[in-house]
Amino acid sequence: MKLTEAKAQFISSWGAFGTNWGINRTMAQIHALLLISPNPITQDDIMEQLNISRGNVNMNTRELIDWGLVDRVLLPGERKEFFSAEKDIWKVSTQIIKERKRRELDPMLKLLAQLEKVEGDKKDKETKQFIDTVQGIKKFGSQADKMLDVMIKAEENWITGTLLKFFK
Amino acid sequence: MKLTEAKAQFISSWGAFGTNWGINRTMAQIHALLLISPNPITQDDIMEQLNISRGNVNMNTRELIDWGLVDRVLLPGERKEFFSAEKDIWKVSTQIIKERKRRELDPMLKLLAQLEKVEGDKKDKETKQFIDTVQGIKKFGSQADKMLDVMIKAEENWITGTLLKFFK
DNA sequence: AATATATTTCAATATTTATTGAAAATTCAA
DNA sequence: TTGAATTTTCAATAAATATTGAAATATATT
Repeated sequence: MKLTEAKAQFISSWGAFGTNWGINRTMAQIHALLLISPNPITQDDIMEQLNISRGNVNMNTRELIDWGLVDRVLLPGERKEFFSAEKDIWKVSTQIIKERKRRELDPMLKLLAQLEKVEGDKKDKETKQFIDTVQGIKKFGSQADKMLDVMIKAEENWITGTLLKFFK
Repeated sequence: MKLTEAKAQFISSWGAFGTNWGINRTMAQIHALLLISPNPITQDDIMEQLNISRGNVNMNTRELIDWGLVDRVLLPGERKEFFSAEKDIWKVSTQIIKERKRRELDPMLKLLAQLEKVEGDKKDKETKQFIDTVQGIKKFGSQADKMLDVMIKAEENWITGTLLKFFK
């Protein structure tokens, strides 16, 4: 396979993959493009390569910056802004975990803690099942939360170097 | 908080949560409703409780069954079908992991293995960055794959019982 | 300060995705 | 069988989400 074709394939698949995870197609594609670009590139480069509008590039690069996955780069002597993605996949992953934890898991656990305190008699079947479900999810969520904290702090080779060996 | 309000809150949040993960709102809400229902319930029950059409219930329950999260239940003497969700959150999670792995991670790894073999000289900066990126993701993906296999086979108390203690 | 260049915003529009509901198919009971 | 009850399908429609593009704003250059 030729490089041009492989690149197109990668960008397109990464975009499709992203949509399965609640990430908008274009944002994932821009990320993919930046991941395989050895040097920082401009808005216009992205517009041209992905055939999308300036506004779209602007919104989605901002979003990627918010997620801590992309940086604005100012090159000396250049008028335009450039964009560059973190290339280390381990760092990319821990960053995504960190953000999703903060944006979703933490608020969910807070809500479950509220719902757990629902009024009512545990002898009532409906009430019991509700409380059991909420507590079950909360317990699982807290455990996942702790595990993810460990992962975020861990070294790149944590999984292979330590975890998997431990389970051999 | 009253049970009725708490239930509504739970269903609605679970739906919103799902959309962040590429799961359609209604499917997540039906799942939530089934999780807190002590007994199996019918299409009509779901239609009524969530205020949605029969077709919608039908499609989304089928999807939940496909994911292995919900079962059709036939009650003796009853004409209608009933639905019931797996209540054990650990089982629910491992089932979701298993399915997403099969549907997304495995094909992605297969694709990356293809892209890795791209024609071209590694001395070319563009080619090198492409290969490095693809290999990086593939390596990370395979490790994640192995870790998830361990999780799927593990016991409910794996995280707290073993993993977290190990990292104390 | 005027001009050129670059970036951001956001209402309008297009696209994608979800939902409805009624017809068709299936299942069960008499 | 026949007919009633139930489930499924899917074209039409609605709702949600993403994208455009041009005007407004900001930034740099002369």
